[in-house]
Amino acid sequence: MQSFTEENYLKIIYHLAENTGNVQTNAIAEQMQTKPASVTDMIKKLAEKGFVDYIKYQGVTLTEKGRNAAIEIVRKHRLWEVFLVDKLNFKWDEVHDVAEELEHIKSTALIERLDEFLGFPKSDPHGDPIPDKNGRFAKTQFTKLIDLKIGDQGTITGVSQHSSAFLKHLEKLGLTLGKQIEINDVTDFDGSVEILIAGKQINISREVAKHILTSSNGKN
Amino acid sequence: MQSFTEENYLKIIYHLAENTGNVQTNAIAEQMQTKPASVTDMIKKLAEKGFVDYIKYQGVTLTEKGRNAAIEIVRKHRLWEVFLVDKLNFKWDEVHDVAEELEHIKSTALIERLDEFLGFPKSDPHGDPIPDKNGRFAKTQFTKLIDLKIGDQGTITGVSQHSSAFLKHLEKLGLTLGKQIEINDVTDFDGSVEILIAGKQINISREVAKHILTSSNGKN
DNA sequence: AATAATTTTTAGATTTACCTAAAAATATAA
DNA sequence: TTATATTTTTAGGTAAATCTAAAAATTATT
Ligand SMILES: [Mn+2]
Ligand SMILES: [Mn+2]
Ligand SMILES: [Mn+2]
Ligand SMILES: [Mn+2]
Repeated sequence: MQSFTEENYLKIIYHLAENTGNVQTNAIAEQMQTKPASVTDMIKKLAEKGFVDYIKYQGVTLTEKGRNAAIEIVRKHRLWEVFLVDKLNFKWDEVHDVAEELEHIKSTALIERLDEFLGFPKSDPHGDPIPDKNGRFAKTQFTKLIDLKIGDQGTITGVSQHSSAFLKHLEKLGLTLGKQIEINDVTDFDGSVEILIAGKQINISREVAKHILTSSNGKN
Repeated sequence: MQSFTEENYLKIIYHLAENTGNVQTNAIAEQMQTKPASVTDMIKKLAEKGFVDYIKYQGVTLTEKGRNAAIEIVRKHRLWEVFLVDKLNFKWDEVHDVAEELEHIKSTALIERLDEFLGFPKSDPHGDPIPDKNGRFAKTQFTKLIDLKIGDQGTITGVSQHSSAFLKHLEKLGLTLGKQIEINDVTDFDGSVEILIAGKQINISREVAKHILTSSNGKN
Protein backbone atom coordinates (compact mmCIF):
# COMPACT_ATOMS: atom_id res chain seq x y z
CA MET A 1 0.00 0.00 0.00
CA GLN A 2 1.44 3.33 -1.03
CA SER A 3 1.05 6.72 0.60
CA PHE A 4 -0.73 9.56 -1.20
CA THR A 5 2.66 11.08 -1.85
CA GLU A 6 4.07 7.94 -3.37
CA GLU A 7 0.99 7.61 -5.56
CA ASN A 8 1.39 11.15 -6.79
CA TYR A 9 5.02 10.53 -7.66
CA LEU A 10 4.13 7.36 -9.55
CA LYS A 11 1.40 9.09 -11.51
CA ILE A 12 3.66 11.98 -12.46
CA ILE A 13 6.51 9.70 -13.48
CA TYR A 14 4.03 7.75 -15.59
CA HIS A 15 2.79 10.87 -17.38
CA LEU A 16 6.29 12.20 -17.91
CA ALA A 17 7.38 8.86 -19.33
CA GLU A 18 4.64 9.03 -21.96
CA ASN A 19 6.69 11.68 -23.70
CA THR A 20 10.28 10.91 -22.90
CA GLY A 21 11.75 7.54 -21.90
CA ASN A 22 13.87 8.22 -18.86
CA VAL A 23 12.32 10.64 -16.41
CA GLN A 24 14.58 13.28 -14.92
CA THR A 25 14.71 14.39 -11.33
CA ASN A 26 14.12 18.05 -12.16
CA ALA A 27 11.10 17.27 -14.31
CA ILE A 28 9.51 15.36 -11.46
CA ALA A 29 10.34 18.16 -9.04
CA GLU A 30 8.63 20.69 -11.26
CA GLN A 31 5.47 18.60 -11.60
CA MET A 32 5.35 17.78 -7.90
CA GLN A 33 6.00 21.40 -7.04
CA THR A 34 8.81 20.37 -4.80
CA LYS A 35 12.61 20.51 -4.75
CA PRO A 36 14.95 18.15 -6.62
CA ALA A 37 16.52 17.08 -3.34
CA SER A 38 13.14 15.86 -2.13
CA VAL A 39 12.63 13.99 -5.37
CA THR A 40 15.93 12.18 -4.97
CA ASP A 41 14.83 11.05 -1.51
CA MET A 42 11.52 9.75 -2.81
CA ILE A 43 13.05 8.12 -5.86
CA LYS A 44 15.29 6.07 -3.61
CA LYS A 45 12.28 4.96 -1.64
CA LEU A 46 10.33 4.04 -4.76
CA ALA A 47 13.33 2.12 -6.09
CA GLU A 48 13.64 0.37 -2.73
CA LYS A 49 10.00 -0.70 -3.01
CA GLY A 50 10.43 -1.89 -6.57
CA PHE A 51 8.28 0.73 -8.30
CA VAL A 52 11.08 2.25 -10.36
CA ASP A 53 14.44 1.36 -11.79
CA TYR A 54 16.94 3.98 -10.77
CA ILE A 55 20.53 4.64 -11.69
CA LYS A 56 22.14 7.62 -9.99
CA TYR A 57 22.24 10.69 -12.18
CA GLN A 58 20.36 8.81 -14.92
CA GLY A 59 16.76 9.38 -13.88
CA VAL A 60 14.10 6.71 -13.41
CA THR A 61 11.84 4.40 -15.36
CA LEU A 62 8.77 2.66 -13.97
CA THR A 63 8.95 -1.06 -13.38
CA GLU A 64 6.02 -3.27 -14.38
CA LYS A 65 4.79 -2.98 -10.80
CA GLY A 66 5.19 0.79 -10.83
CA ARG A 67 3.42 1.12 -14.16
CA ASN A 68 0.46 -0.94 -12.96
CA ALA A 69 0.18 1.15 -9.81
CA ALA A 70 0.30 4.35 -11.83
CA ILE A 71 -2.33 3.17 -14.31
CA GLU A 72 -4.63 2.24 -11.45
CA ILE A 73 -4.43 5.79 -10.16
CA VAL A 74 -5.03 7.24 -13.62
CA ARG A 75 -8.05 4.95 -13.93
CA LYS A 76 -9.48 6.19 -10.65
CA HIS A 77 -8.81 9.81 -11.49
CA ARG A 78 -10.62 9.58 -14.81
CA LEU A 79 -13.56 7.55 -13.55
CA TRP A 80 -14.15 10.07 -10.77
CA GLU A 81 -14.03 12.87 -13.33
CA VAL A 82 -16.72 11.11 -15.33
CA PHE A 83 -18.79 10.75 -12.18
CA LEU A 84 -18.46 14.42 -11.35
CA VAL A 85 -19.49 15.55 -14.83
CA ASP A 86 -22.10 12.94 -15.70
CA LYS A 87 -23.77 12.53 -12.32
CA LEU A 88 -23.07 15.66 -10.31
CA ASN A 89 -23.20 18.14 -13.20
CA PHE A 90 -19.75 19.56 -12.74
CA LYS A 91 -18.25 21.40 -15.71
CA TRP A 92 -15.20 19.84 -17.38
CA ASP A 93 -13.04 22.62 -16.03
CA GLU A 94 -14.11 22.03 -12.42
CA VAL A 95 -13.31 18.39 -11.91
CA HIS A 96 -9.57 18.00 -11.90
CA ASP A 97 -8.73 19.19 -8.37
CA VAL A 98 -11.42 17.10 -6.73
CA ALA A 99 -10.37 14.06 -8.76
CA GLU A 100 -6.81 14.63 -7.52
CA GLU A 101 -8.14 13.84 -4.05
CA LEU A 102 -10.63 11.12 -4.96
CA GLU A 103 -8.03 9.14 -6.93
CA HIS A 104 -6.37 8.17 -3.65
CA ILE A 105 -9.36 6.44 -2.08
CA LYS A 106 -8.35 2.84 -1.54
CA SER A 107 -11.08 0.37 -2.37
CA THR A 108 -11.13 -1.98 -5.31
CA ALA A 109 -14.82 -2.66 -4.81
CA LEU A 110 -15.56 1.04 -4.89
CA ILE A 111 -13.87 1.72 -8.19
CA GLU A 112 -15.30 -1.35 -9.88
CA ARG A 113 -18.82 -0.51 -8.83
CA LEU A 114 -18.32 3.10 -9.80
CA ASP A 115 -17.13 1.96 -13.23
CA GLU A 116 -20.25 -0.13 -13.60
CA PHE A 117 -22.50 2.68 -12.32
CA LEU A 118 -21.05 4.97 -14.96
CA GLY A 119 -21.58 2.39 -17.71
CA PHE A 120 -17.93 1.45 -18.20
CA PRO A 121 -16.92 4.70 -19.87
CA LYS A 122 -13.99 4.54 -22.30
CA SER A 123 -12.88 8.14 -21.90
CA ASP A 124 -13.04 10.95 -19.40
CA PRO A 125 -14.53 14.46 -19.78
CA HIS A 126 -11.35 15.64 -21.47
CA GLY A 127 -11.26 12.79 -23.95
CA ASP A 128 -8.49 10.93 -22.15
CA PRO A 129 -8.82 7.14 -22.31
CA ILE A 130 -9.83 5.23 -19.19
CA PRO A 131 -7.92 1.97 -18.68
CA ASP A 132 -10.05 -1.04 -17.78
CA LYS A 133 -9.52 -2.92 -14.54
CA ASN A 134 -6.71 -4.89 -16.12
CA GLY A 135 -4.93 -1.72 -17.02
CA ARG A 136 -5.67 -1.94 -20.73
CA PHE A 137 -6.45 1.20 -22.68
CA ALA A 138 -8.66 1.33 -25.72
CA LYS A 139 -6.45 2.27 -28.67
CA THR A 140 -6.71 5.97 -29.29
CA GLN A 141 -5.38 7.92 -32.19
CA PHE A 142 -5.87 11.55 -32.86
CA THR A 143 -4.63 14.40 -34.97
CA LYS A 144 -3.91 17.76 -33.40
CA LEU A 145 -6.19 20.38 -34.85
CA ILE A 146 -3.10 22.43 -35.70
CA ASP A 147 -1.93 19.63 -37.98
CA LEU A 148 -5.11 19.48 -40.06
CA LYS A 149 -4.95 20.93 -43.56
CA ILE A 150 -7.33 23.40 -45.14
CA GLY A 151 -10.48 21.58 -46.14
CA ASP A 152 -10.00 18.77 -43.61
CA GLN A 153 -12.93 17.84 -41.40
CA GLY A 154 -12.80 16.28 -37.98
CA THR A 155 -14.48 15.68 -34.66
CA ILE A 156 -13.11 17.07 -31.42
CA THR A 157 -12.15 14.09 -29.29
CA GLY A 158 -9.88 15.53 -26.64
CA VAL A 159 -7.60 18.21 -25.30
CA SER A 160 -3.95 18.11 -24.35
CA GLN A 161 -4.15 20.95 -21.86
CA HIS A 162 -6.33 20.72 -18.78
CA SER A 163 -6.12 24.15 -17.22
CA SER A 164 -9.41 25.62 -16.16
CA ALA A 165 -8.70 28.78 -18.16
CA PHE A 166 -8.18 26.84 -21.38
CA LEU A 167 -11.22 24.62 -20.90
CA LYS A 168 -13.48 27.56 -20.08
CA HIS A 169 -12.23 29.29 -23.21
CA LEU A 170 -13.09 26.28 -25.37
CA GLU A 171 -16.49 26.04 -23.75
CA LYS A 172 -17.22 29.65 -24.65
CA LEU A 173 -16.15 29.05 -28.25
CA GLY A 174 -18.37 25.97 -28.41
CA LEU A 175 -15.35 23.75 -28.96
CA THR A 176 -16.43 20.83 -26.81
CA LEU A 177 -16.01 17.08 -27.22
CA GLY A 178 -17.92 15.54 -30.08
CA LYS A 179 -18.27 18.74 -32.09
CA GLN A 180 -17.66 18.57 -35.85
CA ILE A 181 -15.24 21.09 -37.30
CA GLU A 182 -13.76 21.95 -40.66
CA ILE A 183 -10.58 23.90 -41.40
CA ASN A 184 -11.34 26.90 -43.59
CA ASP A 185 -8.07 28.74 -43.58
CA VAL A 186 -4.79 29.31 -41.78
CA THR A 187 -3.73 32.90 -41.29
CA ASP A 188 -0.23 33.63 -42.59
CA PHE A 189 0.37 36.47 -40.16
CA ASP A 190 0.03 34.64 -36.80
CA GLY A 191 -0.72 31.07 -37.71
CA SER A 192 -4.21 31.32 -36.26
CA VAL A 193 -6.80 28.96 -37.69
CA GLU A 194 -10.17 29.72 -39.22
CA ILE A 195 -12.57 26.91 -38.53
CA LEU A 196 -16.17 26.14 -39.27
CA ILE A 197 -18.09 24.94 -36.24
CA ALA A 198 -21.85 24.48 -36.01
CA GLY A 199 -22.31 26.55 -39.17
CA LYS A 200 -20.33 29.46 -37.81
CA GLN A 201 -16.83 30.50 -38.77
CA ILE A 202 -14.48 31.38 -35.91
CA ASN A 203 -10.82 32.14 -35.51
CA ILE A 204 -8.70 30.35 -32.93
CA SER A 205 -5.12 31.05 -32.00
CA ARG A 206 -2.29 28.70 -32.87
CA GLU A 207 -1.81 28.06 -29.16
CA VAL A 208 -5.41 26.91 -28.80
CA ALA A 209 -5.26 24.83 -31.99
CA LYS A 210 -2.20 23.00 -30.70
CA HIS A 211 -4.11 21.64 -27.73
CA ILE A 212 -7.26 20.44 -29.44
CA LEU A 213 -7.26 16.80 -30.49
CA THR A 214 -9.44 15.52 -33.31
CA SER A 215 -10.30 12.37 -35.12
CA SER A 216 -9.77 13.52 -38.65
CA ASN A 217 -12.28 12.35 -41.23
CA GLY A 218 -9.76 13.20 -43.88
CA LYS A 219 -10.51 15.61 -46.72
CA ASN A 220 -14.09 16.47 -47.43
CA MET B 1 -7.86 23.67 6.67
CA GLN B 2 -7.35 20.68 8.90
CA SER B 3 -5.31 17.55 8.29
CA PHE B 4 -6.99 14.15 8.07
CA THR B 5 -5.70 13.42 11.52
CA GLU B 6 -7.12 16.59 13.01
CA GLU B 7 -10.46 15.85 11.36
CA ASN B 8 -10.53 12.39 12.84
CA TYR B 9 -9.82 13.74 16.29
CA LEU B 10 -12.59 16.32 15.95
CA LYS B 11 -15.08 13.72 14.82
CA ILE B 12 -14.21 11.38 17.65
CA ILE B 13 -14.37 14.13 20.25
CA TYR B 14 -17.75 15.08 18.84
CA HIS B 15 -19.12 11.55 19.12
CA LEU B 16 -17.69 11.05 22.61
CA ALA B 17 -19.23 14.34 23.72
CA GLU B 18 -22.68 13.12 22.66
CA ASN B 19 -22.62 10.86 25.66
CA THR B 20 -20.54 12.62 28.28
CA GLY B 21 -19.84 16.35 28.51
CA ASN B 22 -16.10 16.66 28.98
CA VAL B 23 -14.11 14.28 26.86
CA GLN B 24 -11.19 12.52 28.49
CA THR B 25 -7.76 11.97 27.03
CA ASN B 26 -7.88 8.21 27.49
CA ALA B 27 -11.26 7.93 25.81
CA ILE B 28 -9.94 9.74 22.76
CA ALA B 29 -6.83 7.59 22.73
CA GLU B 30 -8.91 4.43 22.73
CA GLN B 31 -11.10 5.60 19.85
CA MET B 32 -8.13 6.87 17.85
CA GLN B 33 -6.25 3.67 18.54
CA THR B 34 -3.28 5.65 19.72
CA LYS B 35 -1.54 6.50 22.99
CA PRO B 36 -2.69 9.07 25.55
CA ALA B 37 0.59 10.94 25.15
CA SER B 38 -0.13 11.43 21.45
CA VAL B 39 -3.63 12.64 22.29
CA THR B 40 -2.25 15.26 24.63
CA ASP B 41 -0.02 16.53 21.82
CA MET B 42 -2.92 16.77 19.40
CA ILE B 43 -5.26 18.32 21.98
CA LYS B 44 -2.80 21.14 22.48
CA LYS B 45 -2.69 21.74 18.77
CA LEU B 46 -6.48 21.70 18.44
CA ALA B 47 -6.77 24.11 21.38
CA GLU B 48 -4.13 26.33 19.76
CA LYS B 49 -6.24 26.40 16.59
CA GLY B 50 -9.42 27.17 18.50
CA PHE B 51 -11.23 23.88 17.89
CA VAL B 52 -11.41 22.82 21.53
CA ASP B 53 -11.36 24.33 24.99
CA TYR B 54 -8.78 22.58 27.06
CA ILE B 55 -7.82 22.71 30.71
CA LYS B 56 -4.95 20.51 31.73
CA TYR B 57 -6.06 17.29 33.36
CA GLN B 58 -9.72 18.27 32.79
CA GLY B 59 -10.26 16.95 29.26
CA VAL B 60 -11.64 18.89 26.30
CA THR B 61 -14.90 20.28 24.94
CA LEU B 62 -15.45 21.38 21.35
CA THR B 63 -15.75 25.08 20.66
CA GLU B 64 -18.44 26.32 18.28
CA LYS B 65 -15.84 26.22 15.53
CA GLY B 66 -14.80 22.71 16.48
CA ARG B 67 -18.37 21.48 16.63
CA ASN B 68 -19.12 22.89 13.18
CA ALA B 69 -16.04 21.27 11.73
CA ALA B 70 -16.97 17.94 13.30
CA ILE B 71 -20.56 18.09 12.07
CA GLU B 72 -19.34 18.81 8.55
CA ILE B 73 -17.29 15.63 8.64
CA VAL B 74 -20.21 13.61 9.99
CA ARG B 75 -22.35 15.03 7.21
CA LYS B 76 -19.87 13.96 4.57
CA HIS B 77 -19.44 10.52 6.07
CA ARG B 78 -23.16 9.82 6.10
CA LEU B 79 -23.85 11.26 2.65
CA TRP B 80 -21.12 9.08 1.17
CA GLU B 81 -22.60 6.07 2.92
CA VAL B 82 -25.95 6.81 1.29
CA PHE B 83 -24.22 7.13 -2.07
CA LEU B 84 -22.49 3.80 -1.66
CA VAL B 85 -25.68 1.98 -0.71
CA ASP B 86 -28.21 3.73 -2.92
CA LYS B 87 -26.13 4.20 -6.05
CA LEU B 88 -23.34 1.65 -5.96
CA ASN B 89 -25.29 -1.18 -4.32
CA PHE B 90 -23.03 -1.64 -1.35
CA LYS B 91 -24.50 -3.45 1.63
CA TRP B 92 -24.96 -1.47 4.85
CA ASP B 93 -22.17 -3.44 6.48
CA GLU B 94 -19.68 -2.64 3.71
CA VAL B 95 -19.73 1.14 3.63
CA HIS B 96 -18.17 2.40 6.81
CA ASP B 97 -14.49 1.98 6.01
CA VAL B 98 -14.74 3.56 2.59
CA ALA B 99 -16.75 6.45 4.04
CA GLU B 100 -13.97 6.93 6.59
CA GLU B 101 -11.75 7.86 3.66
CA LEU B 102 -14.27 9.75 1.55
CA GLU B 103 -15.30 11.99 4.45
CA HIS B 104 -11.97 13.80 4.18
CA ILE B 105 -12.34 14.96 0.58
CA LYS B 106 -12.28 18.73 0.69
CA SER B 107 -14.81 20.33 -1.63
CA THR B 108 -17.94 22.16 -0.59
CA ALA B 109 -19.30 22.01 -4.14
CA LEU B 110 -18.82 18.26 -4.20
CA ILE B 111 -20.75 17.56 -1.05
CA GLU B 112 -23.58 19.92 -1.90
CA ARG B 113 -24.03 18.40 -5.33
CA LEU B 114 -23.79 14.92 -3.90
CA ASP B 115 -26.49 15.82 -1.39
CA GLU B 116 -28.72 17.01 -4.23
CA PHE B 117 -27.92 13.97 -6.38
CA LEU B 118 -29.01 11.74 -3.52
CA GLY B 119 -32.24 13.69 -3.02
CA PHE B 120 -31.26 15.40 0.23
CA PRO B 121 -31.49 12.27 2.39
CA LYS B 122 -32.31 12.79 6.06
CA SER B 123 -30.63 9.67 7.36
CA ASP B 124 -27.85 7.29 6.41
CA PRO B 125 -28.02 3.52 5.82
CA HIS B 126 -27.77 2.89 9.56
CA GLY B 127 -30.57 5.31 10.41
CA ASP B 128 -28.23 8.03 11.67
CA PRO B 129 -29.42 11.55 10.92
CA ILE B 130 -27.62 13.59 8.26
CA PRO B 131 -27.11 17.25 9.18
CA ASP B 132 -28.00 19.77 6.47
CA LYS B 133 -25.41 22.15 5.08
CA ASN B 134 -26.00 24.50 7.99
CA GLY B 135 -25.23 21.74 10.43
CA ARG B 136 -28.81 21.25 11.55
CA PHE B 137 -30.09 17.78 12.30
CA ALA B 138 -33.67 16.68 11.88
CA LYS B 139 -34.99 15.86 15.35
CA THR B 140 -34.77 12.16 15.95
CA GLN B 141 -36.22 10.20 18.75
CA PHE B 142 -36.16 6.50 19.20
CA THR B 143 -36.73 3.75 21.70
CA LYS B 144 -34.25 0.93 22.04
CA LEU B 145 -35.90 -2.35 21.14
CA ILE B 146 -34.77 -3.70 24.49
CA ASP B 147 -36.90 -1.04 26.24
CA LEU B 148 -40.12 -1.97 24.45
CA LYS B 149 -42.74 -3.84 26.50
CA ILE B 150 -44.54 -7.00 25.55
CA GLY B 151 -47.23 -6.15 23.04
CA ASP B 152 -45.53 -2.97 21.84
CA GLN B 153 -45.15 -2.44 18.12
CA GLY B 154 -42.52 -0.41 16.36
CA THR B 155 -40.54 0.23 13.22
CA ILE B 156 -36.80 -0.30 13.04
CA THR B 157 -35.23 3.10 12.40
CA GLY B 158 -31.62 2.63 13.31
CA VAL B 159 -28.80 0.78 15.00
CA SER B 160 -26.39 1.89 17.68
CA GLN B 161 -23.67 -0.53 16.71
CA HIS B 162 -22.02 -0.38 13.29
CA SER B 163 -19.76 -3.41 13.22
CA SER B 164 -19.96 -5.46 10.09
CA ALA B 165 -20.61 -8.61 12.13
CA PHE B 166 -23.63 -7.08 13.85
CA LEU B 167 -25.08 -5.61 10.66
CA LYS B 168 -24.68 -8.86 8.75
CA HIS B 169 -26.41 -10.68 11.58
CA LEU B 170 -29.36 -8.31 11.46
CA GLU B 171 -29.53 -8.65 7.70
CA LYS B 172 -29.78 -12.42 8.01
CA LEU B 173 -32.56 -12.10 10.58
CA GLY B 174 -34.41 -9.69 8.32
CA LEU B 175 -34.09 -6.91 10.87
CA THR B 176 -33.40 -4.05 8.47
CA LEU B 177 -34.45 -0.41 8.50
CA GLY B 178 -38.16 0.21 8.01
CA LYS B 179 -39.28 -3.24 9.13
CA GLN B 180 -42.29 -3.50 11.47
CA ILE B 181 -41.86 -5.52 14.60
CA GLU B 182 -43.88 -6.50 17.63
CA ILE B 183 -42.65 -7.71 21.01
CA ASN B 184 -44.14 -11.09 21.83
CA ASP B 185 -42.24 -12.08 24.91
CA VAL B 186 -39.11 -11.59 26.96
CA THR B 187 -37.33 -14.72 28.13
CA ASP B 188 -36.73 -14.80 31.89
CA PHE B 189 -33.68 -17.00 31.62
CA ASP B 190 -31.36 -14.85 29.45
CA GLY B 191 -33.36 -11.70 28.74
CA SER B 192 -33.60 -12.58 25.08
CA VAL B 193 -36.56 -11.13 23.20
CA GLU B 194 -39.20 -12.89 21.13
CA ILE B 195 -40.34 -10.66 18.33
CA LEU B 196 -42.76 -10.91 15.45
CA ILE B 197 -41.30 -9.77 12.17
CA ALA B 198 -42.89 -10.19 8.75
CA GLY B 199 -45.30 -12.72 10.17
CA LYS B 200 -42.54 -14.87 11.63
CA GLN B 201 -41.57 -15.17 15.25
CA ILE B 202 -37.86 -15.02 16.04
CA ASN B 203 -35.70 -14.83 19.12
CA ILE B 204 -32.96 -12.24 19.46
CA SER B 205 -30.39 -11.93 22.20
CA ARG B 206 -30.47 -9.12 24.73
CA GLU B 207 -27.22 -7.84 23.26
CA VAL B 208 -28.77 -7.54 19.82
CA ALA B 209 -31.96 -5.97 21.18
CA LYS B 210 -29.93 -3.30 22.95
CA HIS B 211 -28.53 -2.02 19.69
CA ILE B 212 -31.69 -1.88 17.61
CA LEU B 213 -33.46 1.48 17.60
CA THR B 214 -37.18 1.78 16.90
CA SER B 215 -39.87 4.35 16.59
CA SER B 216 -42.41 2.84 18.90
CA ASN B 217 -46.02 2.96 17.80
CA GLY B 218 -46.97 2.38 21.39
CA LYS B 219 -49.15 -0.55 22.48
CA ASN B 220 -51.18 -2.34 19.87
C1' DA C 1 40.16 18.76 -23.74
C1' DA C 2 39.35 22.29 -20.61
C1' DT C 3 35.87 25.28 -18.85
C1' DA C 4 31.32 26.58 -17.89
C1' DA C 5 26.56 25.49 -17.13
C1' DT C 6 23.23 22.34 -15.66
C1' DT C 7 21.57 18.55 -13.18
C1' DT C 8 21.62 15.65 -9.38
C1' DT C 9 22.98 14.11 -4.99
C1' DT C 10 24.43 14.53 -0.12
C1' DA C 11 24.45 16.59 4.45
C1' DG C 12 22.09 18.43 7.91
C1' DA C 13 17.52 20.63 9.59
C1' DT C 14 12.51 21.11 10.21
C1' DT C 15 7.64 19.66 10.84
C1' DT C 16 3.96 16.40 11.80
C1' DA C 17 2.30 12.61 14.05
C1' DC C 18 3.63 9.17 16.42
C1' DC C 19 6.11 6.42 20.34
C1' DT C 20 8.06 4.85 25.39
C1' DA C 21 9.24 5.78 29.97
C1' DA C 22 8.96 8.54 33.81
C1' DA C 23 6.93 12.35 36.44
C1' DA C 24 2.93 14.85 38.03
C1' DA C 25 -1.84 15.50 39.03
C1' DT C 26 -6.22 13.73 40.21
C1' DA C 27 -9.39 10.33 41.95
C1' DT C 28 -10.36 6.34 44.93
C1' DA C 29 -9.84 3.46 48.97
C1' DA C 30 -8.30 2.26 53.37
C1' DT D 1 -6.25 11.77 55.62
C1' DT D 2 -2.81 9.14 54.16
C1' DA D 3 -1.85 5.51 50.80
C1' DT D 4 -2.93 3.49 46.37
C1' DA D 5 -4.57 3.47 41.83
C1' DT D 6 -5.68 5.84 37.72
C1' DT D 7 -5.26 9.43 34.53
C1' DT D 8 -2.70 12.77 32.26
C1' DT D 9 1.27 15.21 31.07
C1' DT D 10 6.21 15.93 30.09
C1' DA D 11 10.64 14.64 28.25
C1' DG D 12 13.05 12.82 24.83
C1' DG D 13 13.07 10.11 20.38
C1' DT D 14 11.64 8.04 15.74
C1' DA D 15 10.00 8.03 10.84
C1' DA D 16 8.12 10.34 6.73
C1' DA D 17 8.33 14.08 3.77
C1' DT D 18 9.98 18.20 3.22
C1' DC D 19 13.65 22.09 3.02
C1' DT D 20 18.41 24.86 2.12
C1' DA D 21 23.11 24.94 1.09
C1' DA D 22 26.95 22.83 -0.64
C1' DA D 23 29.33 19.08 -3.09
C1' DA D 24 29.56 15.92 -6.98
C1' DA D 25 28.48 14.25 -11.52
C1' DT D 26 26.98 15.03 -16.09
C1' DT D 27 26.31 17.72 -20.24
C1' DA D 28 27.24 21.59 -23.20
C1' DT D 29 30.33 25.12 -24.97
C1' DT D 30 34.34 27.05 -26.32
MN1 LIG E 1 -7.74 15.48 -14.36
MN1 LIG F 1 -9.21 14.29 -17.29
MN1 LIG G 1 -20.09 4.91 9.25
MN1 LIG H 1 -23.55 5.30 9.21
